[in-house]
Amino acid sequence: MKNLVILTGPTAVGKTSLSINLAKAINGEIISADSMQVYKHMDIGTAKITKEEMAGVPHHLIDVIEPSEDFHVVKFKEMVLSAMEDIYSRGKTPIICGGTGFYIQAILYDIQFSDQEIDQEYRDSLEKYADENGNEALHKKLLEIDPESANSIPAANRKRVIRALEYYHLSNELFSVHNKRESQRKSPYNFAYFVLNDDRTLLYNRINKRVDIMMEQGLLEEIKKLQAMGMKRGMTSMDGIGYKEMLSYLDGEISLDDAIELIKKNSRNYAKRQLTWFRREKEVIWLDKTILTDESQLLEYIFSCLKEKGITKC
RNA sequence: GCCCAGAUAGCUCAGUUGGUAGAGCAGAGGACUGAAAAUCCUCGUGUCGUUGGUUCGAUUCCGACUCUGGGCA
Repeated sequence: MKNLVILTGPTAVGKTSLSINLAKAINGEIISADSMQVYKHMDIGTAKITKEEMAGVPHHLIDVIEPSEDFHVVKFKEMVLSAMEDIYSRGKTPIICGGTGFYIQAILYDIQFSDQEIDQEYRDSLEKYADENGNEALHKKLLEIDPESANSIPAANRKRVIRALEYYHLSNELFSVHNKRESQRKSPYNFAYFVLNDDRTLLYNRINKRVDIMMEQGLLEEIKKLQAMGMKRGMTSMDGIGYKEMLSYLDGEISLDDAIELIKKNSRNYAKRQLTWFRREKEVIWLDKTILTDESQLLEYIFSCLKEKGITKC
């Protein structure tokens, strides 16, 4: 089995600097698992690592597509698998670092997604149907086809109701059957899954402060530039925290101060959702910054865990 | 110094014709398998400013005090 190291945690917890020191120590290369840092021209709002901060450690999956392009787990998985092959061929260890738990899971358990492309036309038709007849009516359609999925997805969650219907439409297999099968997969890797965490209040303070720093660094200018390039609300990339709120300000819907407060709040809420995700993941090793207070302690503990898993320094 | 208005959940406030209270926001917990920084679900006990009085019973009525706004000097 091939070795795989994962380093994640909520936004602004301090993953980046730890990942660099870890990569240097174990001769690793970093693969970003971040649904927003894949986009070019979105640097400030995504708190993207700079060339200098990389300190010579190779990074993958950062700045790989244009903000106008669509991106999703399947593309992510393809790109990561080829990056990993490349890293292994050079005798190095991949370190997956980033906050998108869903993406990490797709790699770690090698989740199989169907071969079909997205059927945008079908999605649009379901969207229209729900607009005209209500979420309940759409949910009823799913209930008739796949009651198990319907019972686990609330009618209000239109996005996931549509996906469940689309999955059946494209593959002729029930979404619930697919999900059940994929959730039982065992990881093909010899892995160590670290989640960095900190005291909630300290984390929230850091998030708030980081948003202020983003403003000083010119977040607004970055968004104006993107707007001039033709980016607008509704695009997956422009749905990112920091971007959607600023676009709302530029459209005159809210004041600048309100936009900044909203970015802070949405970031805090996001961090909480990330933690919920990681808590549910099995075989996670928590790195508690309230106990392991400095980076050398964190690294020492990480090394001892890696040794136990047979992932040794090169 | 005097007059007026407030003082209730972390914040902004509502309310109780006297039987110890509830909204929004913030916050907390959860779900998630091709939009995931997305999308969705659930959750409200707090010396009702302090202290006397009236009362079977006061956060609610009356008095004093403290604090905060505003006004007059």
